[in-house]
Amino acid sequence: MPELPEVETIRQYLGEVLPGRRIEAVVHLDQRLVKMGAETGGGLVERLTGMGVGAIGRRGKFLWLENAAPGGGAFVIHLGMSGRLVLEPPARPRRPHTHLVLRVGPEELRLSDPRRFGRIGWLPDPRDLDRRLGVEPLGSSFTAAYLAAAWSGRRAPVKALLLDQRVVAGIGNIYADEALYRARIHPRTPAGLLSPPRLEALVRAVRKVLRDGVRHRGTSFSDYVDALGEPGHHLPYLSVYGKKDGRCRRCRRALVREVIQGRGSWFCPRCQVLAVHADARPSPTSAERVDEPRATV
DNA sequence: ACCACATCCTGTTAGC
DNA sequence: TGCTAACAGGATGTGG
Repeated sequence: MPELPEVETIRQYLGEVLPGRRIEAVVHLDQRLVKMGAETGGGLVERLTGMGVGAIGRRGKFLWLENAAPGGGAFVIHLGMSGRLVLEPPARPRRPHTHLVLRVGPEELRLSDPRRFGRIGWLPDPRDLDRRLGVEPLGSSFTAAYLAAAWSGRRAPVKALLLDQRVVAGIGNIYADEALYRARIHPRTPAGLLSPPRLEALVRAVRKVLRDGVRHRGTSFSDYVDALGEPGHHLPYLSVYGKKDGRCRRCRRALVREVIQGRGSWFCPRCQVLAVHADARPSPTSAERVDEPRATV
């Protein structure tokens, strides 16, 4: 599933090669993928045809090609969970479920998405996305204090709120589980009960796993490839996500998977504790509920 | 406001 | 072995 590191990897490559080119033709467009902006009923082809490509932007998991013309708007793409955006020669066979093909210079920019959870559209100003997206987790606004304020009084599991793009934009299921493992926080912990030190650990963990993901050009768990069609290299670095029959690399306990608010959640039931604030601790008798994890092994 | 769950969709996997 | 049913999840919408 393309999350921030995967989308950023795609952005970086497209940003190297696309600016200055022109969209010469919309070779193919499946209107069903147009779910954003005013052109859901039609008109995107006219917007795109002849567009000079400016900067390539990203916000959370959204990616866009800016129109180089002044005040020209932007073509926005979200890859959903099975979307691929690849720049390749026109002669190369198209993958099944290719819903968009743009001729840009000698190549085609192709979007394929079997599950069609992805979405595309035209936005007059990509900053409109700010209205529905929270802070960038790799930006300076993502702090423990910010999370404390955003999650104050919230009883929902921290796992669920990490996925809420209106608070923090770009974290998906894989990196959420990896960050919670790294911060030693049980995914069911009510978000509003996390102590400041735990929030600080979580912020650092989120930054770490996302940075590593970007450094490794993304995690290719199922569908993801970059804009060159190459898989990312981060999969071997995952600690918990998708580790069927896996063991915690810290304490050797068997990892577990539970469904939390409809999402599969992988974690170590020993290292990841219900890390609540000291004054919210239920009782000293429940050994699992301590503010800091016990020493392992 | 908040929380949990249904919805979309199809390739893959689990189970009979 | 071969079929069918359940599962996976990002964002959004609905109902409590």
